[in-house]
Amino acid sequence: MAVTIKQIAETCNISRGTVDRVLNNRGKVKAETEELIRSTAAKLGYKPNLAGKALAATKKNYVIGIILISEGNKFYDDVIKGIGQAEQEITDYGIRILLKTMKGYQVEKQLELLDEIKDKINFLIINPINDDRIIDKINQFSEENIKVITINTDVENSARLCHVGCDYKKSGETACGMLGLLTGGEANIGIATGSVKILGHNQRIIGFNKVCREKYPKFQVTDIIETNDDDVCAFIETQKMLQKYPAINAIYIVAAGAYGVCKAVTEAGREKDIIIISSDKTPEIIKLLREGTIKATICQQPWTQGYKTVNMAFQYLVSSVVPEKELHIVKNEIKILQNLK
Amino acid sequence: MAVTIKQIAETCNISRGTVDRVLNNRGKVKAETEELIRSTAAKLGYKPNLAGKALAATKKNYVIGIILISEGNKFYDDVIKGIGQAEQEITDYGIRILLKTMKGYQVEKQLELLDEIKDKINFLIINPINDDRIIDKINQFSEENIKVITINTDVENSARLCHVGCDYKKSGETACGMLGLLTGGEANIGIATGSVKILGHNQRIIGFNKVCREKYPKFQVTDIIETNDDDVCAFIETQKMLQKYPAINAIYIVAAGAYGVCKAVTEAGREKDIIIISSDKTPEIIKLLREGTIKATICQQPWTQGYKTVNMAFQYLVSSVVPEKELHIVKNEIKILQNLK
DNA sequence: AATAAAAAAGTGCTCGTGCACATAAGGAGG
DNA sequence: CCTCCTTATGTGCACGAGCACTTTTTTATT
Repeated sequence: MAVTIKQIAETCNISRGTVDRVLNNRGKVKAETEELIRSTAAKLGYKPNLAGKALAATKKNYVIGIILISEGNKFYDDVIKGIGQAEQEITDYGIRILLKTMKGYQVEKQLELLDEIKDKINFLIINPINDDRIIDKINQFSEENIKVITINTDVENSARLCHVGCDYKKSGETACGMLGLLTGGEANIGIATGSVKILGHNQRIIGFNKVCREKYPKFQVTDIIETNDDDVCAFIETQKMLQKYPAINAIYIVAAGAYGVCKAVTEAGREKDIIIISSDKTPEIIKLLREGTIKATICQQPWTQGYKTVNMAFQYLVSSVVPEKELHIVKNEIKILQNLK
Repeated sequence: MAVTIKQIAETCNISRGTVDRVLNNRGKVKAETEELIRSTAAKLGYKPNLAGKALAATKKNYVIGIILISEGNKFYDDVIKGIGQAEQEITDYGIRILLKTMKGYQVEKQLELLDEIKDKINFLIINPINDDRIIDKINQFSEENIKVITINTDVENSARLCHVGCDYKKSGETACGMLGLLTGGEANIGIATGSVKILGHNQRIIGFNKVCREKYPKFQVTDIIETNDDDVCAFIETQKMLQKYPAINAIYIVAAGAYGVCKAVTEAGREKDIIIISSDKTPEIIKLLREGTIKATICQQPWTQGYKTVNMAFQYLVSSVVPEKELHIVKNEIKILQNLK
């Protein structure tokens, strides 16, 4: 039989209200009474009943605001599906979601969206652009009691509660480990990244190089090209790379542009002798896996990222559960043709 | 603003009680009234508030009983961790868990446990032995309104609500696909299974063979040995196999006994030229991955199996959500050294 | 038409928490 | 000793659903 506030009140010979004030740190309680209540709560092993909390919370009509730079980026499709699942579950508790999407890293646009939803929401989930004005805005929200969680991209030096995302470095490590297994530990490698300016891309390369160094001394990274997350650019750059370095027999695709890279490889008639490994699981990449052009891809649980983040917001609003600052890093998953679904 | 029973009652000019009776199929309502209520509920988009339901349910002191054949089987360690996480969450709603474990496939023992917990529980999660007496017992529980979900092993022809487990066939397919990538599609393969009598083991082999046939015509399965899920036995049988078929250069470990298999391979000095792939992620297998003896392992989300199952029981008890009969099959995950954690 | 029985509909309390408001106790100043 | 003010504590209702119990309406029987 679970312990309730009423039971604590009775064992202390005191009213529910006072116990409630102590347990929710709402002050106005004599020091010794507080001490008594805290100790008996601990002794009886009090755990608040979430149903009660959630029911009381319905009065408040909470809304969780979400801003994603997701337009034109297939990766976010699954993130949004995860958000949708969580939404279904939390609307059962009377909490709603307000999702705004945008395209590209435009600071002005993101600031605009932030201003637009500010007075409509009680919590913010954002895929932030790393810019001082955005950081200021996050801090401002936080001070006005709209707490913030960042998703997929982070701004560490802000007042966000925590960050939910992936360990890009580990992702690169896994990619290299997988390539090690696929090649027998000997390969001449080309890396196709989106842009060397983007943190996540760099981190993946750092992880990749780490495993190269420590585990596969016969791996040689011959060239790194920038695709600008664009297939046309990826195609041209890959063509150049293959011409310049015909010895390359393995490619690690760090970000978008997989189709362009693969097209260049296929047109050069080298799809049989170049082993390609990629990131994420977009429809495009699934197709390339089916065709056998890409051998494996490293995913970062996009669905789980969306689902977990909304759930954390819910927990915060309903039961003031403050998430740990770290530890919300999703696993990296290896996908091959046979376990796509 | 979410729709409540009260709102439906008001728009119909009728009392809450009647609406409640209709929505919970408790009868004693005139046909036309029922029709009116159902249509307005649909029109307004009524979704019951879970917090309210859960709060009302606390009165009932629900207990979920769990019986697992987990002793001495490391696979279940993570299943139990998942159960533990779900337990933490649902005790917040005043629902408790009663876990009983047993060792080995002893029908008598399992029947005993079932009788022992029967009058203490409101829901049963069981890892059943495929035996008629167990099926009868499950049906009996179900009739007496203690609904049942099977986990990891199933008894299809019983009155269980659903089964949570993995797709063993898909697991075998993934293993074969991975081996295809690791060997370049050409290999002489030995399979080490637990017992040909166990359904899950067979299914994995069937899936493995399917991909062999369809995708890797140069794969040849030369031998299948039975380890009895025992390392000593696995060691001896593997030794025999390697002596008899020295051409074998790949091994698929279907079930337990990985340590024994690997020991035989290592002692024969063949760990460099035999590629081993295994199932599950026990501490023993992690060690073998670290040492490089095993190249990859195919897991079946044990944590998720435990977590999800308890959650489904919770949903059933609190909001009468009957799970779909199928569709509770966890994904199979490829793990290599670099993405173990 | 009167009465009993059955069917249908309505009422009020419970679950645990949160919070506004009401009340009580204690202390300072006149 | 009374008033005023501060601090401490108690009370009652709300949240949404469930269910026992009561009341009203309808139907059947004489």
